[in-house]
Amino acid sequence: MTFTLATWNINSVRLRAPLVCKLLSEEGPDVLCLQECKSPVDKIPTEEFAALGYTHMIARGQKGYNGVAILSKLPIEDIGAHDFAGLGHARHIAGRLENGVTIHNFYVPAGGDVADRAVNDKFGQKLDYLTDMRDWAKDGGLSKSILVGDLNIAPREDDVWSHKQLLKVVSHTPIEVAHLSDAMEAGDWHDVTRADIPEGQLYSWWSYRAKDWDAADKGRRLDHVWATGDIAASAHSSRVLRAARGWQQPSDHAPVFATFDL
DNA sequence: ATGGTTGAGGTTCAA
Repeated sequence: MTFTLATWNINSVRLRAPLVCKLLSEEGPDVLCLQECKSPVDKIPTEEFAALGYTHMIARGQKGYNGVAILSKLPIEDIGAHDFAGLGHARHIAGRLENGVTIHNFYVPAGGDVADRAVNDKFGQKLDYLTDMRDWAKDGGLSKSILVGDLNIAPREDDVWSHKQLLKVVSHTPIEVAHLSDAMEAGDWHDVTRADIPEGQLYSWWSYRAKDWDAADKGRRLDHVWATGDIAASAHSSRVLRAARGWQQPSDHAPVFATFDL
């Protein structure tokens, strides 16, 4: 069975419901994982998605901030959400498909502006969140699992427009990269996107603040698709739908796709 | 601890 999944930080699912519908109808992934829905679950426009065949949704939400959802053509069972680092935020949801594959959808804290937990609580919370992800993965004995989401870290030198200029910028600091790497190793997670696209600059986010995001191309790869070894061992392919960053009233993130031969 | 822009939900915070 071929299975296609996409992950997209939508930055308000209500404002951008038309863009979600555009993606679903033009690309037709089996599953779409959304982050930063910024909406209570009961205010997500599920009927619009159901009309396109996405009749299943599991989600966690809160008013104004955070929020994660999984839209699916296939039945998906809600298997719960973890409150990593005890923040009380809607940043994780997990679901299981009927073929036994588990999907974890994450929205890791952005971490504020200053990369020093002594003066910036948000940076400390981000590191704690990642440490908690590491311990959870280590204790979980994870298998047949896919982890996606806005992890708010661009780990590789070629995941950012300038490694040197971003070394002290939150999202690309060595301490964040080390924490992400620890979480990855603890869960036997494999970076599916970079296994499929090993060479060259690759981004999934471009700031709203650039005058011309496309021309400047000062992007970062903040959005990820990981899989446990059993799934990563089967055939897969990946792409970033960069064009979506140029759609009308866009999210600042582009969707990342992965297709698996399960 | 700049400036630039965006969204939600209220006159600011988070990203």
